[in-house]
Amino acid sequence: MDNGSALNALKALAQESRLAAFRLLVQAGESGMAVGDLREALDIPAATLTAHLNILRAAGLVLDQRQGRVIRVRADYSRMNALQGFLTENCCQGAVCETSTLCNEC
Amino acid sequence: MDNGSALNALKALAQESRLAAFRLLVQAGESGMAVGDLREALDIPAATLTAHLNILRAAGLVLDQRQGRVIRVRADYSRMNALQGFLTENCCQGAVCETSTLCNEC
DNA sequence: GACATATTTCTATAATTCTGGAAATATCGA
DNA sequence: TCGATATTTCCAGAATTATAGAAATATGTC
Repeated sequence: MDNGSALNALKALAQESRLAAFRLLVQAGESGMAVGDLREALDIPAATLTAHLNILRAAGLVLDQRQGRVIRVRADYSRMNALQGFLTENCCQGAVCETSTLCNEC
Repeated sequence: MDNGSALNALKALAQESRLAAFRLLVQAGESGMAVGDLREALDIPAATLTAHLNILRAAGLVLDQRQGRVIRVRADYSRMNALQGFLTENCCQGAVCETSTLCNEC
């Protein structure tokens, strides 16, 4: 994942309604949720939700699937994982990391 | 990690200079970097960097340590990992996850 | 104390992002 | 084709965030 993509993903998640939406989709799993159900769960106007979904879509965090009149959206985990990888890239100068305060990943 | 903390951490990382700063600190490891060196690496005015560092500090992503006139900052990995945990919490309705498109974590 | 260096706070402007009504588009069923 | 439902686009005002100069604070050295 490149810097621009990571920044877009973080910007997408860094907003209350979008974070809530993404977490609901993470929890919903593979089948995702209908946009309408998501709207109801979040209790925000449709136009507002669409604007937020467009940002999550552009960031590649959310994928669409139309089923007739209904559009289902689902979280793309591979993108989330790539983001995590980007953030911890080359951590601790390649050293074996300390336990408590720093890096638990490398 | 609670919702508010996660949101703050994401907001803190969702800005170009702050993301770059955080990544440099991740790579610097335990010893962190002097604010002045960070300023030089990022090539932004001191006041601007301080404003950004204050946001990273408030989010708990960056820790301070004064050494005489110099202030060293370092990344707090435990916070990063807590954020990751928050984002993937209860994923996929507890189901065993599919490989490709969805959750690789649960 | 006086001076130099490191970093911060204060403050105001500029830039970006959020919000949601109204109108448009897409799909379905009769 | 028409009417109903689902979702989106358009747009503009409101709210938030970023930026950086100037002044202030903290520490070290002479």
